[in-house]
Amino acid sequence: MSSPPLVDRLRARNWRLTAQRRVIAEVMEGEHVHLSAEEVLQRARQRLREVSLATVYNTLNELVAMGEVKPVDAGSGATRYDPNTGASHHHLVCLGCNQLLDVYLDPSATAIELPPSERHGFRILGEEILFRGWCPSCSDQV
Amino acid sequence: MSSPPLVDRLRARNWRLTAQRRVIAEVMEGEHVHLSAEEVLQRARQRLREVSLATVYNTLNELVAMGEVKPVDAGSGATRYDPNTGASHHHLVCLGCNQLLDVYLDPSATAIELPPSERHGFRILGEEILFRGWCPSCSDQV
DNA sequence: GTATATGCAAAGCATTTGCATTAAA
DNA sequence: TTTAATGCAAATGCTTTGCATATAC
Repeated sequence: MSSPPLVDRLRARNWRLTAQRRVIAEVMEGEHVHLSAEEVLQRARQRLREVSLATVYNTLNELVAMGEVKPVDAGSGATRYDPNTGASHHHLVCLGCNQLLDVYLDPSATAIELPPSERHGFRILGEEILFRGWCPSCSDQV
Repeated sequence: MSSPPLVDRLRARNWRLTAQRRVIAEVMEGEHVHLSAEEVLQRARQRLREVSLATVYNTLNELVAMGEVKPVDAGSGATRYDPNTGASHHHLVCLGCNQLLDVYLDPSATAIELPPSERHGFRILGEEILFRGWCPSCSDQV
């Protein structure tokens, strides 16, 4: 059910494990993590002072290439990185404060397959659903 | 069924109609238009030499604010702008060449409502579905 | 005539890159 | 020892902004 920690999976891939990569991977551990590169940097620095933003980007890009992390682009601003690649889920974003939450749809209801007539000859690899709305506290302020 | 041309709808809103805004609106007329700001500029300039990129951005942002155009962020690079706000549809993007196509799902199958238990107290305004895959010609090249 | 749009050039962010230095294996 | 990662600073790409000028109404 639950997979081994990210750091262990990375070690198993023979990924060259530097101190920087280790702390970044530790920051990216978890189920509801949706951090921007800048936020990853801040948290990584709490564990290890010598981490640079360039290394955060390099590392996140590699994790994305490996399929260990998924970039989430909800418009407005910076890409956020989601380490939850196992369980199929989607996202809910607040139009006010931009916060990003995971949402889980009933897989039976989520038969969101593109009918062949709408595939335009593409080899479909996946789909992303983004719900937009106002979170409770932003709703109040409007 | 089909709404009046964009330019007419804008006039009806008492939108100050400059030459630049008119040509930009003309470029944004249509059902399967997914242009970036830069592309809008190029096409607008074919009709009117004195249009600047700043004006294109200003105008597109206003059209978005009015709800006449929807920004589509498919990752990698520039936002594209979609004037098809009437018919509910979704998007298919090629991982290779980045081309963006409209796809129409059967509305009955598209009962993609977020169950209350997954709404986190949000007032949901809408949802976007993005399918990713390889288009025929990019498939061949891999 | 007055409020508002335009265009330019500069500024702002997010992200990438080149290259000398450093560290993992 | 060799190969690859780091960090800095500069460069890039997209988008926004300030302000003087021009224009729709």
